[in-house]
Amino acid sequence: MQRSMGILGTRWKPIIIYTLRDRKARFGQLDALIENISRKVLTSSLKELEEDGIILREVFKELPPRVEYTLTEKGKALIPIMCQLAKWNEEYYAEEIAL
Amino acid sequence: MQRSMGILGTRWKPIIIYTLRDRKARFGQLDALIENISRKVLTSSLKELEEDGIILREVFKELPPRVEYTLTEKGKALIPIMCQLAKWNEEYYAEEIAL
DNA sequence: TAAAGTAGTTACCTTTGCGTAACTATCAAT
DNA sequence: ATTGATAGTTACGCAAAGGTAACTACTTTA
Repeated sequence: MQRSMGILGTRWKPIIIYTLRDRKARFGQLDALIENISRKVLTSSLKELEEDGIILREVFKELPPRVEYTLTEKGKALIPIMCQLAKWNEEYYAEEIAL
Repeated sequence: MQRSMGILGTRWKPIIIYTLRDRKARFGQLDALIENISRKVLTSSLKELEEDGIILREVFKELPPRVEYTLTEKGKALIPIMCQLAKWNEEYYAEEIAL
């Protein structure tokens, strides 16, 4: 568990993984899809997630350049977990505003 | 998802929740069960988790004083998620050391 | 030659997370 | 009066996480 949290225990990384659950995405797309994230944090988070074998970074030598990010198998294995987390939040947030 | 991560997106909070998955525990027990955590972080994490409605803090007016921490319903709903996370880690860590 | 698009990087700064060590409070038992 | 047990708190500081704004590099198109 401590190892998991060493990899995922930040505010943004799980959100990045969740965003990639059903699509590949380019840097600019991630920047647009994830509200409030800064390009700097996005850059460093993507780099670390790649180092940890969770996402794959593919560079296409085109013009203008294109870089696509996708989940690896290890990363895809996290999708159900992230979805449950999103569901958990919806459930209990709905409960709170109902009070 | 951003709200979830605002609550859980740290290195230690998920570990605390995971530790409480099958037992109530006292402050000193948590301190002993969770390796490497400092009392200070434990204190502040417990306080924040209580504010977010994930754990319950019960004070027993005994001598010496006793304080027990348990998961609320909202917190218990996270147990399967935490267990999956632990499982995810074991799976892929086993894979890595096999290489 | 200048704009426009993609994918970042860099510098600088603030906030948060986390650690260590020492200290507090309460009461009982010795 | 000192020790022991529980459950913290406080002071101090470092490092990591995160934010903003400006800048780079490359090449096509106008």
